Amino acid sequence: MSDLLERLRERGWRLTSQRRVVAEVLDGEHVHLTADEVHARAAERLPEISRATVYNTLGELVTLGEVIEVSTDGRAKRYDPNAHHPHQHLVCTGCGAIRDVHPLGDPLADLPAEQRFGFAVSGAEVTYRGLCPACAG
Amino acid sequence: MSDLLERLRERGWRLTSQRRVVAEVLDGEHVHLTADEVHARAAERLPEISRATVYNTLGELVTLGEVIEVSTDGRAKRYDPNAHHPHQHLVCTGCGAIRDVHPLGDPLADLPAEQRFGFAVSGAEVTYRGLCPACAG
DNA sequence: TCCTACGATGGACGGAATCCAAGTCAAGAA
DNA sequence: TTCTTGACTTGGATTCCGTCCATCGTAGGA
Repeated sequence: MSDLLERLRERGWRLTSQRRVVAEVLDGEHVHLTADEVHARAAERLPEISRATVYNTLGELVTLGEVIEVSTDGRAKRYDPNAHHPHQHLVCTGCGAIRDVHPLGDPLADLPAEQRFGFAVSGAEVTYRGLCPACAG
Repeated sequence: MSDLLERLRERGWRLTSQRRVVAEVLDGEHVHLTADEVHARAAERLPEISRATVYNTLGELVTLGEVIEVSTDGRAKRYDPNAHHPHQHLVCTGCGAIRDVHPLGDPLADLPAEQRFGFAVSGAEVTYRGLCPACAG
């Protein structure tokens, strides 16, 4: 966490209280929060923080590669602070719960050159779907 | 195509001109259209078709498994008529262009039991990302 | 041909995210 | 320490995407 703030300062970030609080919220809970949830938790510590600032800060963290944007359904994007540990996501088709998972192998290796159509392929995201134990009842 | 209309009729669909036009638009171009693009193309043939009807029909086609809903960015969902041929997607990080691709192997096989956390995993979607030849310039 | 339940309509509505002009403040300069 | 300035924040308006709903229309069976 202090690592994150350090890295941000090194990249020329102005360390405002708003940015600090957003970064702390993300670091505090390794879950997948929506922008509004981040805003709500941030507002507990800094009541007047605006939604626009939360969106701005999240966007900057994504650009810097410190946070990953996840959109597993058509609804609000979620923000995953676990950006430095490659992983994929397992999503419950019932309740929408998300778990980080670590599949074997590298999905990129499964895409042969003739299936790349000249693209400079740089990454792959895998979303596994299924019913979680709670929803399977 | 006529196959599709046949299948729909067999499932008790009332064959309205609106549904016919939407189905024909999807079948006509094997690209990944947004709902608004489907509406625009449908309106060329049936000017008074409403957006609500296009959304309804697309939703029904998805439920019936005739069309797949794809959301590769946080923007509008896209509709993929190629539902009967399993495939994944390759998305240009520059212009957003989408290609169907066929990777080797089965992503489900790469998720070991201890990484399933009790979920009844039923499927996996893979999104490859990279710059397309045009955007790479 | 007539009936009627299913489907279409379009305008209002809602959630998510972005935009913008005005105000504020972090942090380097003096 | 204070000053200065451009980067940052604010919140309300706006856009985009999609859904809802009351009303109207019509496909297709009787």
